Amino acid sequence: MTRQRPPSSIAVARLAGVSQSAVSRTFTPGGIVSPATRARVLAAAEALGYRPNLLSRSLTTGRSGIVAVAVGGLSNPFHAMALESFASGLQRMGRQVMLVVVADEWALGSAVELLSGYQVDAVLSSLSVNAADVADALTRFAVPIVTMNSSVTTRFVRTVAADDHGAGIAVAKHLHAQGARRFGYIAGRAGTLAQERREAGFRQGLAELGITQCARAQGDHHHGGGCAAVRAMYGAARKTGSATGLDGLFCLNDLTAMGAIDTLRDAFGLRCPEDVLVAGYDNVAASAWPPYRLTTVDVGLDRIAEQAFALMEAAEGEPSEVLVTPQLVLRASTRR
Amino acid sequence: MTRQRPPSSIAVARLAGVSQSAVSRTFTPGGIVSPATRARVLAAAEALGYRPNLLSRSLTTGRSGIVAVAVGGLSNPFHAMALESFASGLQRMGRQVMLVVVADEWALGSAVELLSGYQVDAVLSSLSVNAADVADALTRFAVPIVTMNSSVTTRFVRTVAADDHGAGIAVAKHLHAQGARRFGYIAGRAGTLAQERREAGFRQGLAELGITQCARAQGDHHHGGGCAAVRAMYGAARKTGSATGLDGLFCLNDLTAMGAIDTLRDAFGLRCPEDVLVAGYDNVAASAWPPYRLTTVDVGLDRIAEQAFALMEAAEGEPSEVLVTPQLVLRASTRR
DNA sequence: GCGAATGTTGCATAGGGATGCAGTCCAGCG
DNA sequence: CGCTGGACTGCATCCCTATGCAACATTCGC
Repeated sequence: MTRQRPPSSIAVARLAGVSQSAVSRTFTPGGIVSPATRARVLAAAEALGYRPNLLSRSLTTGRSGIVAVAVGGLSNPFHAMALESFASGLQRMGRQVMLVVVADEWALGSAVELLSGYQVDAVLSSLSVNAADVADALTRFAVPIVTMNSSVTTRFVRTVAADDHGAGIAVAKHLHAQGARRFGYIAGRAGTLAQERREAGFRQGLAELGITQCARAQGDHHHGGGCAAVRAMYGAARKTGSATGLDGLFCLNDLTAMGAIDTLRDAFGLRCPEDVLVAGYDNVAASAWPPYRLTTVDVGLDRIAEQAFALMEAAEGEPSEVLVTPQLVLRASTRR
Repeated sequence: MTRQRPPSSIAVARLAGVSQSAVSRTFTPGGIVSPATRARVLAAAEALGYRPNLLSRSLTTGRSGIVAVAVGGLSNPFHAMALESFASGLQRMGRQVMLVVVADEWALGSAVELLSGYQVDAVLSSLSVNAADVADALTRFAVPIVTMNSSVTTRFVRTVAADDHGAGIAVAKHLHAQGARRFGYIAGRAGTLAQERREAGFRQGLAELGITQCARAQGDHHHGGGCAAVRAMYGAARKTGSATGLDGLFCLNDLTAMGAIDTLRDAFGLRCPEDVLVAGYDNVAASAWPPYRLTTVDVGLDRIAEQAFALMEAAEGEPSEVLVTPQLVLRASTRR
């Protein structure tokens, strides 16, 4: 029941009346063959529909040309964008992309275990690695793993991080400059480091402005989480009769911010930016749409991808961490 | 400079004091080994960090376990969702996913050429194949290719199609039932068959209601295209002084519909659904958000994925086309 | 015209693993 | 106790391509 095997270099050689090595050489970049032989081989290959078996090739060369990309759920357009950046960049470099959808950094471990069986040359992950034992486990596979925003790195586990902390500070100052005075942060799942850094930066920025109060609620990285968080934050305030609610909201990401804006309007009659300033993070396509015009932070995925490519090809000695500076994108959601 | 090679089955065999075949059999599902030998092999493998080289394995078995997925740009969340459905399903089946981002069906041809070198077991494509010569070219690679909504199929080019035509009819009748009387369709790029079928269905549905007029403008499959199309449609009407504009709009997809709704409101002061009923297609996550609450069509990606998996494993004799019935999702954008 | 340098070619083998076949060992049975 | 069958095991090959090396042909230089 084994599928019909495609023609091999031997078949081509036989048809062209040359040796198998001649066939191999005509298809190996830099291989030395006379023009006459090359022509005969190519003709025979064409006739048989021959294509070199790349798996076999990588068996001898030791490099598969395959790079694995691990992402954490494509329903979040940010991950989709990250994947697209990685994939199109790698394709341009002539490498193949093996995709793995992964739940968390532990799942990343077992995914890499499997992938290492496919001899992938490197792994790019939009998830971060923050547990030391995970990093250790990953290091054993001896394949370069480039992650985003990891707090732990090793010889093989490298990371390209956006300056989330700095971006958080910038957002705080911007919201304050636009007139916000009572602040809140909508967080993501505990343990997702990038957004924890955003919060820390945000709070530090506020502190530098002499503000120590900052409300907090937890979302889920999606639109619905923003809705629920706003309900929790503002619903409580309403019950206690506190008239003036929060007027400056920073959300761990754009989806959350859009949920927040929608719920502020529909459930509390609060308009953005008139009543509350809202900022997000990621610069997802929808954040520019009219109902939101969301001020947000753009991490520059193409630059990140570039750095990731450099890191995955870096030698073991070189530094395994790169920091990129994200860009504040100002829109109407924070404009008074 | 060739990377340090990982341990081979021979190294494990040496350490365990058994033959290479014993190692192979230990790691081959269904391989016959005594418990004692298996234990010694596993211990040795563990000690060396051995993992079978899956590329080599596929060399002998003739099956790589790799399925290629070709998608056309992940900035459209629909493609991202399709990819996620395919990828997670394949992962569950224990197959690896090789990802290719492709511009159009011709690019699909060269992509498959490359992929066939990697001995992929099948190709799943969210693009459709409508040119006969492309289908022929693809057929030559003798690898099953499952596409979405193709008009041409061959032994190897199969397709799972949603009943776009039927969905178009249903949308027409629904809009009419909700009170719309003057209709318009916002189209996508010419040559993208699925949306052309939606339009045809929509027009047929209108015809069955005795309506032959249907305005038309062209979008670009994204939010901006919906904006531009509405500007074209309503701006022209405004100039000619025609008071009553279109009041029932069907858009090739959700992104377009959301752009349309935004521009109707912001540029023309028309509210949805009070002044214009708008329906989209795809049931993207954002279509459920409060500013839109968009009536749309859900093609049921998980069902499509399932059918695609069946098709990719189908024998040559079996039918190479499957039709799934999409579902109308009613929301406030068409509710009077 | 002859030796040498140059350019090609094929042979043989490696790379990691799967598997048909023949042989080994032991338990169970008569 | 001898024999048969079953359970394993190892040997030898094969899968397909890349490549070092030796053999060969050709042309160049003197």
